[in-house]
This record gives sequence, structure tokens and C-alpha cells, in this order.
Amino acid sequence: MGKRVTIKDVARETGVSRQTVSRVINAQPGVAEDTRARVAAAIKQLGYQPNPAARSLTQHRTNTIGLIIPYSPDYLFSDPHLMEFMCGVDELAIQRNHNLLLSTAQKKNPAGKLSAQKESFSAFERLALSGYADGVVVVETLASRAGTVLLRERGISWVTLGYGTENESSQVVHADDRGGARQATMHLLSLGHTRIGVISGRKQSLMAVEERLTGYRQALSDLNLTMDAELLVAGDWSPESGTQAAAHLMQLDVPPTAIFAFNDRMACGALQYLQANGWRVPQDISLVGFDDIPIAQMLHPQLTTVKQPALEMGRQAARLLFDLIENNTLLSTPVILPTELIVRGSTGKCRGS
Amino acid sequence: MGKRVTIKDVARETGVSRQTVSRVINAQPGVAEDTRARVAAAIKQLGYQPNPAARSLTQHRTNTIGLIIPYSPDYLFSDPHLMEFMCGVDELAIQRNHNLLLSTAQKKNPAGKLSAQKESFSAFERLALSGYADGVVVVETLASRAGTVLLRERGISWVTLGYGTENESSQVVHADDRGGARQATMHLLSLGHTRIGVISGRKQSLMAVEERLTGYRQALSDLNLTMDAELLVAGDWSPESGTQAAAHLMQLDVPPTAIFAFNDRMACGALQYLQANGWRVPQDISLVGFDDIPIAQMLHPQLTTVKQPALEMGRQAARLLFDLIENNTLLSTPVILPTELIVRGSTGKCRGS
DNA sequence: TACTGTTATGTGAACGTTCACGTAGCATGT
DNA sequence: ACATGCTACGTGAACGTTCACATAACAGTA
Repeated sequence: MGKRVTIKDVARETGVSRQTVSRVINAQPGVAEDTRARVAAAIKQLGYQPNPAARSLTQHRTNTIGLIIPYSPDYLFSDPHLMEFMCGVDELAIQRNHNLLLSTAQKKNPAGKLSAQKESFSAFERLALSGYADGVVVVETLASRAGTVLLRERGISWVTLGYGTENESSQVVHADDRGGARQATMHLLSLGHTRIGVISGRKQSLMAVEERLTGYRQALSDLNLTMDAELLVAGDWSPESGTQAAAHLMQLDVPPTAIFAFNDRMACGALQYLQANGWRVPQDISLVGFDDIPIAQMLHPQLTTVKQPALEMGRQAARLLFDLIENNTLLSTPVILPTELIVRGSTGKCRGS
Repeated sequence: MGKRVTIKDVARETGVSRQTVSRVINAQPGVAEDTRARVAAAIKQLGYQPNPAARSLTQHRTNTIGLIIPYSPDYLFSDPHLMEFMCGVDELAIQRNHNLLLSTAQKKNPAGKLSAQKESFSAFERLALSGYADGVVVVETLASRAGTVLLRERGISWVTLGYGTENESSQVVHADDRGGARQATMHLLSLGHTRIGVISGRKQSLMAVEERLTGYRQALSDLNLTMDAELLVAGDWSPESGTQAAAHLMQLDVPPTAIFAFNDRMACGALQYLQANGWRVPQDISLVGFDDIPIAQMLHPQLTTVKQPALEMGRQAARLLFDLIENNTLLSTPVILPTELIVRGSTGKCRGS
């Protein structure tokens, strides 16, 4: 392999100084047009490509942003939006001529003794300690708090995809979980359902759960209804937990006529239980999910659900990050993107009671 | 913000030279134990973190590997393994203390005039021209050939996740598509099916299609059967195309008693068509998919399918890449990972004819 | 004693850029 | 004539490491 082509080679070839070449590369003023053209030609001819490390060294920035996805492989499919987040963030990185550094959670070691907390944290640690990123987009998980503390210590700017912790002034982008849940509930109410079972996530897990519950309650209280505590069951986002929750709900003395699951995967599980036990959907019972993952359209019946604009969320988060890095603009209010109720075949008029 | 802590600060604090500190950082010999301890303490106390850019500059490597996923967002869900690939690659990157740089395809601009080829290519271009990666793992797509040419020009090592082009000596990792297809077909044959419809991908798209077809034919010829050309229909991997293909197959004069779709998404579409038109699965017709995406388990009946070890494929690809970068070991034979037939509820004994 | 080798440490240069200047050359205005 | 300003460059230093040496101290050997 020959030596790498440097700025000096281009300068020598063209008969100008390094600085002039540098000016051409960075499209700075103060270079005569013909000189600029000659330099550009030489760059092309020699196949010169600036060394990013050398640039970073003088400029004190790497033109790289990080994306922390603190999920381990086994948990990957729990959130079908991750790829969309990624693409949204990457799209903006492309626009701004930045690279995208990715950090996922370290896989649980076979012994299995690495806690979910530690696991998540490793994703932060690696990126923060590498010193490579000018800023970071963090996908929020149960355990991202410790991670953001580390980022603050290191003086690295970040934007959270999710709800941050309350006392973080940091910027956050999330979907309108409350509004989505409210819309879904209103849809069911308008079909005549009043006993609506809820399969939520465990409370302590994510702020989004709280928000969706609030939306649910709001819709009820609009009609002067209140929530029946026995209709609330917590799952762990997995299809299996949806199946269990549905079983529990349908075995109540007065079972619900509709079920609202807080993600599509649990809705899938619920659907399986219902169909396996002779309940017809939507004739006997209506079912609504949340997320609009691809599966939703392929179920039988197709699932009515609340869609989140994941791609756009990724874009917005990156946009905020760049504002923060480049203009030091700090936005104090969260960016909330609209959710959308997609009505499909799993919901219908209430006939019961 | 205070100045960044440099190696000089540590040296001054400890009363030794930069070089000694450097030796401690890199765990090189030739430092007295007590000195080493003192330096280590100072590093910790000052919170010193080596500047990666400066390191790269002298060492001529960045400790960063790239992952090129030349899919645009709208095509994302077509391959549910992408996240697993990512995690597998990242897992090894972590192990080897490398960063992972990600490059996805640029989104089609609204005008829509950016061809799929160009779109894919952009993912390569960005990473290759950035000069940041010591090597790259490429997820193969229709249009990755142009991309790998660019990589070669730039002298960047890469490993392909998929089948490479034939004249590439480059290293490849892929699943045993042929064996998987063969196993699936044998499974159907053993259930008594002899007219087995195939929903494949378009021929020119991926080598994997050819391989799966070969596996299918091999299984048939083991029983001295040959393939009936009218039973082969090409889809485009989408559920909709699966629906159409199933419609075509079932409207033949002698419809098949089993269908083998070359991915689960098309199998889903086929299932929808079958169920909507009164065919019972598996009583009237058996259905097999490929990939084992999460949906497969949630369908009704659950889908029999061929599973690919995506996570392991990602790991292997990264492993090969590191061998290439660090030891310059070039493996000339492809790494082929086993696929596994997962028998679920969508296949049963042939009753027909 | 002098030679040799080993261990622990230090020093200048180099990596490839950009930054902060400096310096011509020329036009303009008074 | 001179000062002033602008344009088009060039130069040394700096960024924070590591590399390739050099050096000093000390032990062992002949």
C-alpha cells in the first residue's frame, strides 16, 4: 500500500500552501477562483480525503454523534420502533455531515449475573468514555438514569427519546402517549363499551405507562365514568403476559367488553387467548393495541391500534441535539409528537350486557 | 467548561514524563510497579481520558468498525434480523474495544427520484469517505456491489453478511439457506405433500433465493420428484405479494396441498388469503415460512418456519473482520451458519387429492 | 576496572490538520 | 504622496498522542 495522500501532497502538487488547500476543502473565502479550481482538480486526481482524526484534533469536535440503545439482544424485539429511531437519527446525521456511532447494551453474560441496570449502563459507559461523540441521542429505558448522570459528568450533551427524569433539564422527545390512549379509549366508548379492561406495563417501568393511564382515565371522566380498579392488569410487554392478563380479565365476574393493551405485543397475546377460548373479536369483545407494529396488520382480525411516529421522533431528537451542539440552544419544553388511532377490524359495537 | 485533561496534566501531577503515562495507559512493560500505581491513581483522580483523535493520528487506526445497512427506512421491516445483526456486530466490537459506526441508506427524497441503487450506495459512500472506520461489515442488499467496489478502491477491508458476488474474494457470512429450504421441503414431503407451491423472491434479487430454490429441488429429487414450474411464483417479500401469490396458486387447476414461502412476511400474506377464502390451515393446506420473525409465533395457527441465527451471523461477521484487520487473516471459504426448521401449527398431514 | 546488559525513564519528532497570525500586492481615497 | 483597506496567499505553532530513540542507574560478568 502506498502512503496515504495528505494535504501536503495536494499543496505540493498545486504549488500552493497547505492553508490554501485547507480553505478550498472547507469552502472558505479568500481563494482566487482559478486557484480554487486547480486545487480541487488536484484533490480529485490524487484521491485526497482529509484525515478525520487530524481534523478532530485541532477542531475539538469529531463530527460524530452517538446513539445509545440500551437494549440487549434478547430484549430487542420488544420495541419495534428501534430501527425507525435509528433511521430517523441517521437521516439527520447524514444531512449535517455527521457520523453516527452506535452503542447497544452488552449482552448478558452466560452466567446471567449482569443486571439489566448494569447491562444498560454499559451502553452509556462505552460511548461516554470513548470520547468520540460530540453529543448523544439516548433511547430511554428503565435504567437510563445512571447513564445520563455519567454523560453529565463527562460534559456530553444529550437528547432523550422518551420522557426524561423530572429533574433533568435535558431535552426530550416523545410521543403523545396520553392523547393516543385517550383517543383509543374514546373510540371504544363511542362504540358503546363502558367496561374497558386495560393491560398496562408495570408502573415503575416507564413514564409512558403513566401517561397512557392518564389518557384512559381522562376519556372515561369525560363521560363521567370512573375506572374500575379490577379492570387494570399489568403485563411486562411480552405476548405471554398479554395472554395471562386477558385470561385474568375474562374470568372476572363481569368481564370487560373491550380490552385496551398498552402495546401490540400484549394485544397479540390477548388475541390468542380470546380466540382460543371461543371469544369472537370484535363481535364478543373489542381489542385495541398500542404502537402499530407490522404484526398489527397481519393479525386476524387486523388490530386497531395507536400509531407512534417513530421515524419522526428519531429525526426530531437528532435535530434537537444538533441545535444543542451547534448553537447551544437549549429547549426547555419537551417535544411531543402526535399519535394516531388506526381503526382496523378488532374493534366493533358493544352488544353485550 | 474547564480545559480537557491531557496526558501532560497527568504527567505533571505524577512527576513523570508523558511517555511513562502513555505506557501505563497502554499497559506496556518497563514501568516500575509503584510508578505505575501512582500514575494510575492520578489518572483516576483527574478523570483523564485519552483523546481518541490524537491516538488515531499517530497509530493510523481509529479503533472503529463500520456497519453498513443499506436499507432505507421504508424498507426497514422487510428484514427483521437487522437489529440482531447489529447487536451481534456490536457485541464483538465491545469485546475488542472498538466503536461501531453505523451507516444506513439515505432516505428517498420526496421527489422519489433517488433509485434504490443510489440509495444503497449512499450508505457506503458516507462511511468510506469519512475515513473513520478500520473495516466494515456490510449487510448485503440488491445494490451492494457498487458499494464494495468503492470500499476496495479506498483500501478498506470488509466482510459481507450475505452471499458476496462470485468474483469477490472477500469474506462472507451467511445462513444455510439451501439446507433450511431442503429441510422444510422434506418436512412437507414427509407429511405426504407432493404438490408444494413455492412463493419465492424475484430471481435477480438475492443469491439466497437461488439457494433456497436449490434446497427445495434437492428435497424433491431425493424422492425422485421434480418441480412443477407452475407451482413457482415470485413475490417481492411483502405480505401483499404473498397474498397475491397464494391467490394465484390456489386458483390453479390442481392447487398445491402445501405452500412454502421464502419469508415469513409473504407467508403471513398467504395465510390471510387462505383464511379469508375458506381454506383451513393446516387441515386443508400446509404453510411454511422462512426467517422465524416474531410474528410467526403470534399467528393463528402459529407458523412453521426456518429460523436463521441472525445474532450469531453478526458475531461471526465481526469476528472475521477483526481477524482481517488485526492479523490480516483472509478466509477464502464462506462461513455458513446452520438454519433450523421450527415446526409449529401451520403444517399437517396431507389429506387431499 | 571496564564491559555488557537490563530496567526505568525521558526527549524530540511525527502524525495531518486548522488556527492565528503575518505579508505581500493592489486598488482606493484624500 | 501617503494612509487605508481588501484580497490572496503563506508560516509557525498547536492539537494530544505515540514512536524511535537516548539516557541514566544499576547489576552482573570477566
